[in-house]
Amino acid sequence: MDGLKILVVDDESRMRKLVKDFLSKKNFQVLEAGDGEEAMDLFYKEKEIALIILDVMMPKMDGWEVCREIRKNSKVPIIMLTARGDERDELLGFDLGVDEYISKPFSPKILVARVEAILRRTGQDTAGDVLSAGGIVIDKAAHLATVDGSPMELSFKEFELLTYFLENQGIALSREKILNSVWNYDYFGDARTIDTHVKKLRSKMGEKGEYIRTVWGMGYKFEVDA
Amino acid sequence: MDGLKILVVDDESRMRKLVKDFLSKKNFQVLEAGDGEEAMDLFYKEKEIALIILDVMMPKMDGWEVCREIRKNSKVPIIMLTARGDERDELLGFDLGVDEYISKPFSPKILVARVEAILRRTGQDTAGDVLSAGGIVIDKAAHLATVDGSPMELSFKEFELLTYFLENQGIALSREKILNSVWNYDYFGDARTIDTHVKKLRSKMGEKGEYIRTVWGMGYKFEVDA
DNA sequence: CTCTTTTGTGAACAGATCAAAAAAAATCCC
DNA sequence: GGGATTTTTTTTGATCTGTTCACAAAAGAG
Repeated sequence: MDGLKILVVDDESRMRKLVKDFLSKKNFQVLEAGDGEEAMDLFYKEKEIALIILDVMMPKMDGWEVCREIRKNSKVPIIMLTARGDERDELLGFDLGVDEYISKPFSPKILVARVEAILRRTGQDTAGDVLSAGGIVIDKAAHLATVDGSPMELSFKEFELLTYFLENQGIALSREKILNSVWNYDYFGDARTIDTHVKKLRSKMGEKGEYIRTVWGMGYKFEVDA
Repeated sequence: MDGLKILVVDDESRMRKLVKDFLSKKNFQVLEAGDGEEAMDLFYKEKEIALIILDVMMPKMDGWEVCREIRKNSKVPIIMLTARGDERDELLGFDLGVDEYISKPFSPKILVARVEAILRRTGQDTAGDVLSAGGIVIDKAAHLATVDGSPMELSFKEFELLTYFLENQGIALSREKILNSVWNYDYFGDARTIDTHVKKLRSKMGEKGEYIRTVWGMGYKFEVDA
């Protein structure tokens, strides 16, 4: 994730810290608010908040009010933290436009997973997961590569190798460099292994196999017809 | 949702298609009408229409007239699509018995959420959020999963695993990721335990077990036939 | 043109990975 | 506590992949 901003609103600082720690590890930028009013302030002051995590129980302005306020102006995804098993809350919330519920106590991992799922669903972080060049498309998330729309059946290493080529278009790559990047750096084997993988890749890519060019005495280069 | 019928009335076919696409994904059965008269015809011909989405601006019979006509005989929920910020419309509409307004342009997600909210409110919907794909429907609230309408008898973990797959369609999921999400993150055991659960899931899903695909050297991926 | 070096290709081996089944452990329910 | 169900672990066999090797083909050097 590319440092998307997430606003965490909870009156317990311990809870905020817990959530923040886990989200930070995933490279999210976490903003904190201790009550509803503070949350609204932050929300309007900061731009481009990607998601809000909102505790229901708070002094002054509770979670529902904050949600209602925000929904007047924004469609930002909202996750509500509720007390366990309070289904009335959920019914109320869906009308308000809450995207997801997590009941306390929860596992932080679950929280992170939900956050990522929502961001994916709302299409905020899919960007950057797709590479393409000359009719070849690589979807890293799906671990799928296609040529002119039809999927190629690539093995794990083949997929990684092709991805590496796409990420370094137009650059001549020595075998050593490829080994260090696609294989583990402590790999001992023969550099000629690459040749075999290139061979298989080229054949699976059909005509477009030509895009992987041989750089004599050097290695390989991926390049779409100039 | 169990294929509840929704009638979409709008003179722009592009708009109808947009709405239809999103509602279809949620397993609603969508009927289309291009103008008010057609809408009335369909409404009387078809039985058990659960909800009507009505554009205000239409040739021949506009949305208000359609609404007035329908309210003579039926209390079916009606959602009106209005131009942004036209408050007079809303005042007029409430007298006519409009249940909800959505102003154009709107996010399809919001539309779907409102539709579900209204159906829930009017008790036509068994409630809960529902995931579905390729004939497989998961009702989280009811903790029930069905294939082509007939329920599968899943154990708790199997249900959670299938839910996780549905929530991450098209994404290759490593075993580690699955463990962290479906199992507690402090789970120590063998990642192979997933294999066993996948096996059982696949067998209980019958033909559609194929949707859970093996991504060699990686993990699994849920995908409806491309 | 000939020789040397580098790359392409097909086959074969070894090890990794997965599916299926069965056994063991944990959990639930009465 | 005992039996049934669910979950996890283990085992076994089958399949796929990565790697290597040997040789053929191609490229460059002199």
